[in-house]
Amino acid sequence: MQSRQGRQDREDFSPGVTGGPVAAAGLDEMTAAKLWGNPCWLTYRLNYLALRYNVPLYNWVERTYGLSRPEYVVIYSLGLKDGALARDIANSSGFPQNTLSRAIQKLVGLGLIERTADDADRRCNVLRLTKEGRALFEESLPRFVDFEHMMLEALDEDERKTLSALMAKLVLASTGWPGRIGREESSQEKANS
Amino acid sequence: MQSRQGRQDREDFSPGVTGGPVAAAGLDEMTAAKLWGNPCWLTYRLNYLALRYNVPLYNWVERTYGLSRPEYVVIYSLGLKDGALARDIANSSGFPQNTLSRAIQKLVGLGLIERTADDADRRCNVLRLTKEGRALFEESLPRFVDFEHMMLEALDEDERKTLSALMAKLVLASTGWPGRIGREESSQEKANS
DNA sequence: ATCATATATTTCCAAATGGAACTTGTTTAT
DNA sequence: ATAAACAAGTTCCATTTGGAAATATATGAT
Repeated sequence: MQSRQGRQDREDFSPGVTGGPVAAAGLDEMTAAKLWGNPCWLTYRLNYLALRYNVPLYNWVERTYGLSRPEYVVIYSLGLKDGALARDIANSSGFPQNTLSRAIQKLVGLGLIERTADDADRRCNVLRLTKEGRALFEESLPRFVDFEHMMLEALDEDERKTLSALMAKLVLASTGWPGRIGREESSQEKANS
Repeated sequence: MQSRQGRQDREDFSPGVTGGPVAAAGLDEMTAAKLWGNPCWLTYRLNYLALRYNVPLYNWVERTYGLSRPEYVVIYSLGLKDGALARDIANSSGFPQNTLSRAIQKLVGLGLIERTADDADRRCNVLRLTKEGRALFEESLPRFVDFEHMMLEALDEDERKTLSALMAKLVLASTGWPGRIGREESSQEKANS
């Protein structure tokens, strides 16, 4: 019973996934190839799932509050940990400092956060949500939580615990991963416009 | 034995993760808050892990080949599934069509891919790697695979299978998730520039 | 004390980005 | 058969982005 349905003559790189989903319902062939025929199955699925979350939610934030993704990330970050520095938000979010600097300026102007110089170290600006900023955080948070709960509906409670634990293991190991890869030149020409 | 170490008076949102990693070695307080004190534990960990992979690798691609992320994504996509359309790459990668259109033009100019009109449907341009393009793909792929393997070193073989299966479940369920969230206005003012 | 080094943040600016309009070609409805 | 609707891809252009330099402050070495 050979399927012709786009199945590749390629080893299956997905450990623990039986053949079933290859002829995936609702997924185009290239997405299927990236999901099931990709030696980097983990990182593609990470990016894919992150995207399926980020796009609708940050789009909703933009339409609802007129805030860009980095701007909302500042709000969310302070919602979880108030009184932090721009640097902390940069490190934990991956947005560059200058992008966050602009976001912070705009949020201060909107009265959603306040920025006070730290007297102990005058380079540092301590950031806090204002009452309005916290109201926005608390109003918007349920959308994010609900969407995540919807994503997790596919798993039962045990599976959620297992997934949480496995991802936590990866995150804890991540402090040992390089933030940059060695800089030697390749045999290919460097091809710039 | 109460720790003062930045632990919040906040419920622990991470199912299946014991208290240990809260005082996480090598993670700053805000990252720890986002990882262990975040109601959206899944999606933050997805984004966090994706970032720890994307940043060093696409940075390496840029330095080594002078290709931007969307440009390399085209190469990688065709490496996995040759003879696809720009649309397929857009759908499977999340990059907008126009960004990919420019990337494709540059890659054609560099001789790394070729673009031929489909006679059956003349709107469509079938994309294929050239010999040089495939060489670049095959030379660069091991970097990506090696990095992913390094990420997975934290897990044993059973755990990898479990993680793969759980993420596959989420991906298969994702066809039912909305790509956009309802557009009603909020009680907050719309705060633009 | 002084100077080099490191850090937090901001500013500058060339380049990338992406929404929207446009072009070309195909499908569907009447 | 014709027109509306749809789809792939490109172009336009105002905005965003992020690397690098600049600024201000702090730390460490001599």
